[in-house]
Amino acid sequence: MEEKSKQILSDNNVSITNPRILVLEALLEIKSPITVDDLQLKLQNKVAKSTLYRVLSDLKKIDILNEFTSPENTVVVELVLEGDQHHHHLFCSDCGEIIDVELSKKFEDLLDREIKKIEKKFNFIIEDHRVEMFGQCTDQCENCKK
Amino acid sequence: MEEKSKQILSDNNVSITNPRILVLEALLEIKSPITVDDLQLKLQNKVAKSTLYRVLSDLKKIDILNEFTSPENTVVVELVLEGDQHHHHLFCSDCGEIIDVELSKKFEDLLDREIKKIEKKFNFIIEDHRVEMFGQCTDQCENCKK
DNA sequence: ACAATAAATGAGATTAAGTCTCATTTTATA
DNA sequence: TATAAAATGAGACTTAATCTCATTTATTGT
Repeated sequence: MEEKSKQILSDNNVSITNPRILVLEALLEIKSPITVDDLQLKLQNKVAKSTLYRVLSDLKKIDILNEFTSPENTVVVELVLEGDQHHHHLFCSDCGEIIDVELSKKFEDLLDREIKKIEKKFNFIIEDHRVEMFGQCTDQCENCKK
Repeated sequence: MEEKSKQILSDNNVSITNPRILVLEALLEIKSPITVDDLQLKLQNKVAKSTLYRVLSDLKKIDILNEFTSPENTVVVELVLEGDQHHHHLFCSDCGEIIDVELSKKFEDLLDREIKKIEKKFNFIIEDHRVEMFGQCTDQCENCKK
C-alpha cells in the first residue's frame, strides 16, 4: 500500500512526502467514496488539516481524485486510478452510504449519443458527466443498524 | 408574478409573507438555476440573509425547490413547479453558466430500466436521479464575453 | 553522500457559507 | 379587531475550507 502510493506519486511527478503517502494509503484502503470529515478521522491527526486539503488538491490536479457532494452538500472524495471502471453513485438518505454503481454499456452508449446531441444543440464541448441516484437502502448495510 | 407567488404559497398552505413573495418572484423571473449568492444579490438586501435561507428551506419542504451544487461545490437552487418538464443540467467551467437540458424519452426510459436493476441489485428504493454534464460553451453566451 | 535550493508541512489565523437566537413584527383566526 | 401563532431581521455563532509564515523535508547537482 505504501509502495503503491509512492508509485502513484512518482508516476505523476509529484514529490513523495509522508502526508501524501498517508492520504493515498487511506484512500486506497477505503476504495470507495468518503467524506473529507471521515477521511480526517481515519487519518487520526497524522496529517494537519491544512495539509490534508492541500494534498487533496494535489491529487485533483494530477487527476486521480474525484470530488463531488452528497445530497446534503458535504464534500466527498474518491480515488480514481488509471484503468478503474467508469461508474456512478447511489446515495442512501437513511444511513448516508454512497455506493459505486456501474451502468450497462448500452446505457453509457446511449448517454454518449445524447451528449453529442447536447453538444451540438448548445454549442458545448462536454468533457465529463455524472449520473447520481438517490434513495434508501432496504437491507442491512455496513453503515446502518436498521 | 406577485399573484403567482401568492398562489403558490396558498396552494401549499404556507403563510403569505413579503420575504416569501420576494424570493418566489426572483426565482420565477430567473426561471433557471442560480447560486444562492447571486440570488442574494438579486434580492438586494430586501430579505435578510437568515430569512432567505429559511425561505429556501420552506420551499424545499413543500417540494418546489431543487437544490444541487455546481462543480465548484457552490449551492445552486432552481424552482420546480408542478408540470415543469423533467430535466438535467449542463455546466460550463469557463463562465459558470448552468443550462437546463431535456434528454430524450428513449434515454429516460432506459435510465428508468437501469434504475430498476440497481434497486434490485443493491436492495434500494431509488426515488430520484440526476444527470449532470460538464464542459465549456464554445459560443457567446449571456454570461461570458468570450 | 552532502550542501544548497526549492517545495511541502504544521499550527493557527482568517474567511465565508450557513445556522441559530431572540426581541420585534407580521400573519392568520375567531 | 384582538389574540395567538408564525415569521422576520440583525447579528452572534458555527464550521468547512483557505491562507500565512516560520520550520521541516525533499530534490538536485556536484
